Amino acid sequence: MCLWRERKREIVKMGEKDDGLGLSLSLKCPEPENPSPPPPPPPHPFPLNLHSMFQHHNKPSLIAFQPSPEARSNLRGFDINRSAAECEEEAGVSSPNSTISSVSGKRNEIEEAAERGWGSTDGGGGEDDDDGGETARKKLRLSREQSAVLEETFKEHSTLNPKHKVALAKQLNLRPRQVEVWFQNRRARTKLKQTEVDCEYLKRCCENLTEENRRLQKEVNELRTLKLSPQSYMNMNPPTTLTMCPSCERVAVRPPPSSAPASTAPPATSANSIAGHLKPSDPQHQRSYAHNPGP
DNA sequence: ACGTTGGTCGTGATTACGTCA
DNA sequence: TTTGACGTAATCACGACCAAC
Repeated sequence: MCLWRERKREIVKMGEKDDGLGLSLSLKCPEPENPSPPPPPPPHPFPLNLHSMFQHHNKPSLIAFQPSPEARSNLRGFDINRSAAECEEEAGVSSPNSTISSVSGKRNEIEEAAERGWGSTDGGGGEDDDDGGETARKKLRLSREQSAVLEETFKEHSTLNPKHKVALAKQLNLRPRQVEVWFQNRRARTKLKQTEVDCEYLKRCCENLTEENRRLQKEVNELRTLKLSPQSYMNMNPPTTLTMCPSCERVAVRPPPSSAPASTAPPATSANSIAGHLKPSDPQHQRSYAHNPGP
């Protein structure tokens, strides 16, 4: 399950820069013109629509959460660290060790070893060379098959009940504690990646909103300039957008009565509009503004 | 071309702490 | 109130990979 690194290599090859977070996120900005709303908060803390996220580079994408044929985990060694204290947890689940940690380095050798069947934790009868009585922990590497099963299980349920945990451990020839730890780490790292993806998405949204705000400010300034120029202002078309009643915040059914001749109807500044506004209870007001049922 | 080395990253494991029945 | 199980967050430790030399 090293596809993050694989993906990073791809990105580097494509000339893209790493995000500096040590993450191989393939984040592309959503369409600026039509920013889709942020993903709704998932019912589950870990929205695991990861397969689909992977396949679309125009979406915030988690790089990999699934083992793939390219995953090198199948090529790597596999140690099992077992202390006497840990063994008490096994309760009948034997996990004989087969370690190939000594073959680190030459990749071809590792590949050959993997093809010869190394790196598996099947009870192949490898002798315990983990510590020879020491309790120093060694880092194990789950086999591709084990990772695949764990991934599949995780896709179904990100948490395990004790019975399922023991069954899974037995199936994978692991200790229940190992399965438990794997799920803990998986949840944590999935959440972390999702957080980073969300963060990136929100950053994009913020940029878009900033840009829109800048544009609207510019528009406001232009309108103010027009307003200061009476000649231009008189020739303006009546507003075609909806008008909201400032007192009751209802939307006007029709544009304000500004169709009167300019010579007789002074420009209805916002101050005039508010000052001369009819009470909401006034029938004329009710004709002008849609009366939605209040909250 | 090949070996060494330091940095980076993925990931298994541990520890501390919070929550809840 | 106490306790044990279980969760998350932070961190450590190890091994693989890669680029620079």
